[in-house]
Amino acid sequence: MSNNDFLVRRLRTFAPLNDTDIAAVEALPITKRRIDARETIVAEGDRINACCIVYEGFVCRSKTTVAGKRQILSVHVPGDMPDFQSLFLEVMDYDMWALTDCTLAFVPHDALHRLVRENATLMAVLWRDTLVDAAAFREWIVNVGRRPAVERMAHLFVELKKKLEAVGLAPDNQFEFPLTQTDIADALGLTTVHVNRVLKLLRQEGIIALKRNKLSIENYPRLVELAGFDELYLHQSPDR
Amino acid sequence: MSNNDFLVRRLRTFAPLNDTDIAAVEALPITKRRIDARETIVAEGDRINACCIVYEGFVCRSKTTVAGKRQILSVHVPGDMPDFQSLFLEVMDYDMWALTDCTLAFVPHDALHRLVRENATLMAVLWRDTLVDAAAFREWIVNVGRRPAVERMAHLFVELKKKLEAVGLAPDNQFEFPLTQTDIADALGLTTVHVNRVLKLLRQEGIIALKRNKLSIENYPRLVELAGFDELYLHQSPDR
DNA sequence: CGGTGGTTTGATCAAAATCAAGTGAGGTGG
DNA sequence: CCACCTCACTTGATTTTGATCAAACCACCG
Repeated sequence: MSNNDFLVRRLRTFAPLNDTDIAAVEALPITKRRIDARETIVAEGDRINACCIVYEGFVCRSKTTVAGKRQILSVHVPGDMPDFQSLFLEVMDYDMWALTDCTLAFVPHDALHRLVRENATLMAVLWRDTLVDAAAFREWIVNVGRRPAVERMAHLFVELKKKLEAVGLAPDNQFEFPLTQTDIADALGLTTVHVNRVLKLLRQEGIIALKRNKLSIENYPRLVELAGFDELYLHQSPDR
Repeated sequence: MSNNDFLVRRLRTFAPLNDTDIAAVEALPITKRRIDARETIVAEGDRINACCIVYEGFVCRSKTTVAGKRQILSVHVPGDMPDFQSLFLEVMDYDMWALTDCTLAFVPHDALHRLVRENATLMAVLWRDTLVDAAAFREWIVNVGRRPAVERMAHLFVELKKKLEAVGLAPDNQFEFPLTQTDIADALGLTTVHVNRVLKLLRQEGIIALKRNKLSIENYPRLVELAGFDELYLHQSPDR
């Protein structure tokens, strides 16, 4: 019963791991650290020497334009490795910060470099993970570029629901939703005021309820329909 | 003087390759194929068994929403590997098609799988390439989500200029720009009509000229300033 | 109990979309 | 070689979506 159990579990959802693979993952030196809500974990321009895995809580990534406008790029749930690309990209091109109080597990780059050189299965699994990450960005572009505000928000809700579901954190249609309305705005490329109005509409239609960082989806089929959600891009099943 | 020279040159921009590495790349079995402008190379939902490298011409990737709206995700220039992620993602989650007549080099997945298992340097270089690809998506999200139309278009122009420059295809401030106004609209999340007006404005200000798929940047500093362009995300230098 | 974020609402404005109608250039077939 | 067809581009008029500005309100917290 290793400390790295949660990581093994996550990686297994992508591909079968044998005993050697599991042993290799369990041998990884990880350090857990508590992070406060809103704390910056890494900032654009940083050079870092460890990757993190979300163990508990929510994390997100964002960039800020020269004009000072923030855009959220992704929201991460336990099991995600939101800065794995730092393994081969020397400088961070975005900020990563905690949406809630959370626990992160840090794995030094050199240990990971060794791992992916020595174990082809884990190389493939981890590489794949970074590619799934990229697939999510593609859908995020579509969302922000081509869907009207209501649909856009619906899409965000469904995406998060699917991701949480996959790690057992949204068994019913209710889950923790740690974004403020300002955060939602920054994720969707809208203003806070407009987010507030769209939210009001979704509530009035009886599609969702959102209170105190708790989102309940009251009419899931309708929400999925609104979002025009196609889960292909999540690549959640190993053969997709 | 191998057929795969262009690929070696490209990969070298990321990291120094030794003779073994170069030999390994040169041994890759590649097949070149001509593709017509507007032809679909791979479609969403496809399962493919080879990656392609753009040898000549322009290629782009896009997705289409359930509502039928198209969003262009990236534009690719010679040297790019726009579907390298198919190596580990079984199903394509986007369409890839030719903007111009072009020549693509195809490399079978199994040869690449072998290569990245046997050669750690090339694994790192190729993995990195897929991560740079993801970094471009992040900036694309910011562009579509948080920049007004004029700035947004300026950013697209500068990005393409930088990418072409890097492969020696835009030595001065003039280069082939193969997107129609409808394509630009789909890249920027705007309508064709609005693109036309923004273009008019940029022309009137003497910042660019665009005629017959030929873009000339008349006032580069101004364009860069408008775009709020920060090239960090391109990760073009090996230590960034 | 006052301060501080986050949320809500109203009024107004602006950017971009939509609708509608040409123009213009290249390509093809009679 | 011209007529016409198609596709890209252009422009005007109007509407819509979402932004901006401004002011409360509310809940939690120290």
